[in-house]
Amino acid sequence: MDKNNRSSTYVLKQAKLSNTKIRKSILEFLMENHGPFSIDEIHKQIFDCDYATVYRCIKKFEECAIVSRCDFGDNISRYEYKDLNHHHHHIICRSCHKISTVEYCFLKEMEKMLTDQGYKDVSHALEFFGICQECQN
Amino acid sequence: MDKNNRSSTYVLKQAKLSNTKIRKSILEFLMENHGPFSIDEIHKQIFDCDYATVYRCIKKFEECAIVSRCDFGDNISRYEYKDLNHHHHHIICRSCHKISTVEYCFLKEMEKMLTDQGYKDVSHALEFFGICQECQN
DNA sequence: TTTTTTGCTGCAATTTGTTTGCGTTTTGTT
DNA sequence: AACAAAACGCAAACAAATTGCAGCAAAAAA
Repeated sequence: MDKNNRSSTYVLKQAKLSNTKIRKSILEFLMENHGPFSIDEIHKQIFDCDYATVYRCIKKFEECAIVSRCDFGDNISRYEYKDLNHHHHHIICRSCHKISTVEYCFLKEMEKMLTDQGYKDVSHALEFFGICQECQN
Repeated sequence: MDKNNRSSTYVLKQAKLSNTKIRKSILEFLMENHGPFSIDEIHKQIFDCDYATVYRCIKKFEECAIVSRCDFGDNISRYEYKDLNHHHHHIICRSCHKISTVEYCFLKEMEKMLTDQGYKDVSHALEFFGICQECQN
């Protein structure tokens, strides 16, 4: 367990999920790499693991709020580790599909308005789309 | 053409799309009804029209920025008419999946930051998730 | 209007992303 | 170590989305 209590094993235990080899691998991959990844990309990284297992693991992770799902409009679900200390969004180039992170976020205020209206456990998903500088040439 | 130049025919012409019976029907349905609709829901509304055609029309509409795509996390794409005079977002109940609109939006400022960084044609997609009051009982 | 061209549509088949059932293996617990 | 509960691999099933093609309707040209 690392000095920040942020090892994959710790996170799994915290979420009351059993600590299997594959879950550990998937979670480690997601924790060590930033971008959101498709099921396909995750599957490529994990040695000797079935697609169904990737789907099942990611679904569990999502239920436990360990990872969050991103939709970039291409009918491919992507997932990333939900680092609570590092809330951010994405900006995706409509041309090359490069993904960068958007660090700032004004949405906490909006969420507050919604809880004031009576909603509970409010969260949000936000993606930006644009044409990046390289693609403009 | 209505007094606001917002008839389906006008919008199609504006977008340089040919004005077929089906496209007109789909667009009219989307313009007259608020919520985002799945391909299935749209298909049900259009008389004597193939699924493939709905997909193709909606894809065209999306390319021309007439409609925008929403992702509510259930792997079903939903689409709604992009009324430029009525920019808004959604709040979806995680329990009953009821969709309400969120009228306010602070994101124009964020988009501006991104264009200042060099991105072009920036847009965004934002959904909120929460448990609505009815579901809390 | 008539002709020509362009592009939309229906149908059926296909591709692709995701889920499920089931027998076997692994994990956590006593 | 023994056992129950849960996870895994495999293959089949499912559902959303896409594609090829022949026929047809809409737009442009004559």
